[in-house]
Parts: sequence; C-alpha cells; structure tokens
Amino acid sequence: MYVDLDAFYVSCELRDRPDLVGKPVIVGPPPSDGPSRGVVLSASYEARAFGVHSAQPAAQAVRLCPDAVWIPPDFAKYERASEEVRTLLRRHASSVVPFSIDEAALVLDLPSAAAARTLAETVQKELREQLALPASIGVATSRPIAKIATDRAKPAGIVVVPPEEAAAFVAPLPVRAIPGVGPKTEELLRRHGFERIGDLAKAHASDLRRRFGTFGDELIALARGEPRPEVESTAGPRSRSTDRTFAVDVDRWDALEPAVRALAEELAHGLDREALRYGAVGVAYRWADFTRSQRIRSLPATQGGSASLVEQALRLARELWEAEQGGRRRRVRTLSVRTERLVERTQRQASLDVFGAEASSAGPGRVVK
DNA sequence: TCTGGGGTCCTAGGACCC
DNA sequence: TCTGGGGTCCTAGGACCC
Repeated sequence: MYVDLDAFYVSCELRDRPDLVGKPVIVGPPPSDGPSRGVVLSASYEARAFGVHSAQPAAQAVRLCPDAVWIPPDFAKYERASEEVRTLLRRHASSVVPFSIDEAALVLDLPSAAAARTLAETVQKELREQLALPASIGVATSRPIAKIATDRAKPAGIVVVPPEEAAAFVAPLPVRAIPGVGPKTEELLRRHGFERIGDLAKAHASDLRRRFGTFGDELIALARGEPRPEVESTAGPRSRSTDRTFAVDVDRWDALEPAVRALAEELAHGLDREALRYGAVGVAYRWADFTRSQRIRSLPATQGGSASLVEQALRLARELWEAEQGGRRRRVRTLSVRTERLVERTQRQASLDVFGAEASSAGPGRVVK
C-alpha cells in the first residue's frame, strides 16, 4: 500500500493557516523578498489550475498566478509532520518503508482487494481527520505498480489493483508512467518501439537486458504485472551533502573559499548530530551553463569533525577551480560539499579507526599491538 | 524564461591484485 | 616475448526521484 501525501508542504502550512484553504498557495521563495533563482517547492491544487507546479522557476510561477500566497519553506515543520504520518501508519502495518518525506509504503498481507480498499479508506480517513493531511493511496502486489496506482489516485483518491488485473491496468499507460523512466529512457524506449507499458510485456528478456541493463528485467516484470516482494533495507544513509546557489555567479576564488568553508562546517555539524562519520569527501560545481563538475576523494580511514572536512573540501574545491581556470573559465552557479561512505559513530568503530591510523603510521606489513 | 536542495542507483574505465 | 581470467576499489558522470 503506497501512501503519497498531496501537495505535502502546502498541506502542512494550511494546518497553521486554515484561512488559506481553498486559495492558490505556493511554498517557495516569496517574490516580496526580491527576484530569486529558486523554484516552487509545492503548489496547492488551486495554484496548479494556473499551470503552477513544483520545480518550476519562481519567476515563472509569479507570472502564471500573480495572486498566489507565497510561504517560505520550513523543513523542520515538514519533517515533524512526516514523522507524525509514519507513526500513524505503523499502527496499521508491522512494516512501514519510508521513501521520501511525503511517501511511504505499508507492507501488508491481505486476503482480498476488498480488504485492501477498506484498510486504505481507514488510513486515508485517519490522516485527514487526525493530522489534517490529504493523501492518495494505491495498492498492488508490487511497489512500482502501487506507485503508479497512487499517481492515478491523485488527489485524495484510492486505486486498488488486484493481482490478476495488474497487467491490464498498466498495459495502456505510456512508458513514462513507470517510476525510473524519465525523458532519456522514454526516448530510448520509444526508439525501440515501446510506447506503452503493454508493449514491454511482449519483449524478450534478453533483448531488454542488453539494451537497458538490470532495469530491463524490472520493466518486463512490471509490464507483466508480476508480484514482487518488498525488500526492507536496514542500511543507513549513503551520502550527505549541502548545496548553495549564489545570487550572482561567482568568478573569483576569494568569493568561493569562504563559501566552501561555511558549507563544510554546516555539513560537519549535521553529520555530528546524526552521529555519522565519513569515508570520502567531494566538492561539486554547477557552472553557469548548468553542467556539473565533481571531484571526490576517498580517505585512508573514516573521519569526523569539521576541521578535517573543511580542509579536504577546500583542497578539492581549489583543484577543481584551478582545472577550470586552465580551461573554459566558467563561473560557478552552485557549490556543493558532500560526504560519502558514511558509517555510524560507535565506540567499536572509533577504536578500529585509531588502530588503522597507528597501523599506517607504523608502515606497511607491521602488526600493531 | 531559466532551472533548489537534497538524495539513490547504475555504468564504465583505470589501477591494482592473484 | 607475450600475455588469461578473475576479482576489488576508485573516480567521474549520467539518469532519475521528491
């Protein structure tokens, strides 16, 4: 059972501002703060009627819907609401798998489509009445089909796909409706004669695997409506990053350097709050032409704390910058600092790291007691 | 009319090892 | 004088998601 909260950020804000219910509301950088390079994060359905949608440049949304009420984002508020939702969902399923701040799947074992519908109605009603959050719900025997069903249920609807009807349900839909198929893959599929999901059901597995890698097998299973058990992962986050887009594109190292330092410190504090250590550090630039360059380096042992992160990030940022100065000399639009190969900070791992540092300083092949 | 700030997974080539 | 078959790790980039 896939649960997707409708216009989530806006819905969270409307809980505090009931006077705005029924009006075009946009969560994003308010135009009253001056021209921004930001985008719409969430739009109420009243605003969507004007053509406003998430990820749209704010300036464009202002033109489309000049009377919309803009609210600056409050991510801490949305995180709290998301946790309220998960707590509610856990009362109905032993296993709840969160996919994003506004989506989660309940893993269930139900006797019939009718039972699924009854439960979906209960969950939807509780979300609305207890948390004042509208949700769309899809039910199927595989996650991608449940998600597709949820998309068809928006807004505030329920779509249950019984297993024997799954293939017929997806067959007429365009391949773009498949989660994981974006513009590029859509075009590739179209060139191979796959327009609708039903076309994929007849394809040869080996053929699709050759052209689309491991994704080919998933495409066929989905098109044939095959059930797929949900695998729960207990792994923690794999990376953490933080980005800033400059108000004006930057063309001097002097201006870049303090920003790298600030982002690295911010990231380090976030990792510290989460009790995470990192095994690799990276820096990325998005250039004025919107392409990206990245440099990432693995560390000999995991590290924590802001001093080393700042040092590593500055070195990488400088390298990436000098490489560009020897070439196209583009300006930096967005700066990112990221960490990868994250591990939880525990007593045991901390002591192993100390061992690793001593061992390497003692030279290769030595056993340190 | 320009395009945020987070993330995940996959592929591919090179270095290196047995 | 030439060179197999298997593997891991690292880095860069691409596609996609909310």
